[in-house]
Amino acid sequence: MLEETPKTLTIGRLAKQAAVGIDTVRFYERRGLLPEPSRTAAGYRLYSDDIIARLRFIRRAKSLGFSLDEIGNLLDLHDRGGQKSAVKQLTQRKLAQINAKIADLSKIRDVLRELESECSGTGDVDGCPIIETLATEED
Amino acid sequence: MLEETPKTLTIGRLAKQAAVGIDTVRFYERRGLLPEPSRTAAGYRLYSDDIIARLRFIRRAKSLGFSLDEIGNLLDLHDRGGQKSAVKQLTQRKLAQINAKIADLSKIRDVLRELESECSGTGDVDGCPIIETLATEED
DNA sequence: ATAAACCCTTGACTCTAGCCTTGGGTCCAT
DNA sequence: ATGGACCCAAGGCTAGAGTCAAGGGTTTAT
Repeated sequence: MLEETPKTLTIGRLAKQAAVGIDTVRFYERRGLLPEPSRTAAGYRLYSDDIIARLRFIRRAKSLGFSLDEIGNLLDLHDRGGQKSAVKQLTQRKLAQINAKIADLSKIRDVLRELESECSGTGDVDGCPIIETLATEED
Repeated sequence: MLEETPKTLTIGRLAKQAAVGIDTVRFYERRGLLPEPSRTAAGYRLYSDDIIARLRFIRRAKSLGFSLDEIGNLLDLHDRGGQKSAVKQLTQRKLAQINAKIADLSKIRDVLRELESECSGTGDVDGCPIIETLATEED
């Protein structure tokens, strides 16, 4: 019962805080990624501060290659987390997905590091195969 | 002078090996992500095996949240790597980007792990804040 | 008390990254 | 020598994720 966040943000302020567009906020609301906010008498949306973090999360998760649908799943885990055992399964699938992404990014990182330290001095390289890092065929 | 890859793949075989569509291959060629292949007398594209890895790289990098333009940059690093100092700068920017992604994914992973082990037994959670993992405002 | 700055909805538009269709030509197996 | 299975180019279509515009109400600073 620590539900006491003051609804004080208009959509414009919210959007600015989260570094997204106003239309994007309304779009996410339609997509179900944001809860329907309360409204003023005139119909203006009013948000509490914690929605800023939610929006930022969406923005960052998108940059990690998650679709809005996938992000919706993650948010559900957050919102209704741990209530069902189906959730546990989803959690595990998401975990596997995330671990795979981390592994792939780590490989790219290693090669870029090598490229940075070794390859940029001499001018002529031939052994910094970025591509080969991700050449395995597993889907 | 170890340039000796036999050009033997038609576009269909290539696409199948790399798990992408035929149209996608032609599309990537137009976008400059794939070199213009040699052709048979009849005009059929002919690829050497190493293009498979290049295509797979593109596919995986995409799933990590890179746009085709960004992937083009990475491929340039690979292809013309280390020739200019501008390349080094690009490498460093990409590295920072990749490290940030890894850090973000690691945070999500940690929370999901907690969610998996702790939160799904009791039924009622309240302390597995996935969102807060990425709540910092740095762009 | 009025203009600037903000908000509303609806619906059309854009961009990215492809996919599909049409109308052909080619290769190979029988 | 003919019917699939494959390839070509050109152009249109689609899904996902927004973005913009029109036409109108509201809030606020001057």
